[in-house]
Amino acid sequence: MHDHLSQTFQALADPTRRAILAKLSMGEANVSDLAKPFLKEMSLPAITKHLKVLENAGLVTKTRDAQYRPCKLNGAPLKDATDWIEHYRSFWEESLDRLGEYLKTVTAKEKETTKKKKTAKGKSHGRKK
Amino acid sequence: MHDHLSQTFQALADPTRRAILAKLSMGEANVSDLAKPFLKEMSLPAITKHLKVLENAGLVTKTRDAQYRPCKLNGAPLKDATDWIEHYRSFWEESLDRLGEYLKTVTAKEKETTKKKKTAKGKSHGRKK
DNA sequence: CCGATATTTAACTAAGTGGTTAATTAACCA
DNA sequence: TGGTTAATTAACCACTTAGTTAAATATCGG
Repeated sequence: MHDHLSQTFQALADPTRRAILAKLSMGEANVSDLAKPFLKEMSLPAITKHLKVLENAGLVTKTRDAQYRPCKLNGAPLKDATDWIEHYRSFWEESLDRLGEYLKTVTAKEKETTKKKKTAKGKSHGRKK
Repeated sequence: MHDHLSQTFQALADPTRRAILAKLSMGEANVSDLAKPFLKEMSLPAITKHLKVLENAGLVTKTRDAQYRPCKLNGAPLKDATDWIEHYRSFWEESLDRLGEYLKTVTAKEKETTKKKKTAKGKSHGRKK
């Protein structure tokens, strides 16, 4: 929890916070501007807290302009996050790696069964929640 | 927290879980193999729980082999995660602070309307700096 | 100064997380 | 069969998170 990467992923693990970042990617915005799309679902202090999480993760920088707090997105921490994930790219690209042969066999079988009949359901991996 | 992307980021927001994925990237391993590096720091049930989080996020698949539970890494959810982050790449490339203002004007050419929004808001009360 | 706007802080709650120890299930092997 | 190994489940605990409402702080504008 203390390490930088965990903090970044933790900050991203919430749809409201990701939506705030999305909004900030279109330009600077102050708190109430950012809050507006969410005020039907949650209160302003809730947004303040989300912003604090993003700020602590270094993803957002808040400045001062009169009563306003213009926020801007800082993408730097995202670089470390994406660098970490990138290390695993071969595991979603089906390329041959140490597990390549095994994985390829499994996925090939799965594709074959899906292909068999158009009526097959498809996306489920048989995992339960 | 129900959405897939949040679940993925949440699963990645822990150094133990990321270490488990790192180990799994080197090949299949059963639970006690995965637990071994951590048994000085935490108990086996703790690892079981971490694995459950990874499993629920779809990042790990557990199979059965006698008493053993061989686990394998499934990278598919990482694709969505990295796709989301990739959308923000421009925010960490060229992110030198001193050039920030200049770059902002460069990016502003395609978001002119967004930039006006903030000014318009302030103008409604004749706000000045 | 007063009143409005913007934002934060405080205090509280419900639920989630990450860990524990002890007990349980399940499969192997001699 | 009984003992050992592998892993999970149960019950519990401390801490964090995500939200609330209400009050406080700060700045502007007349």
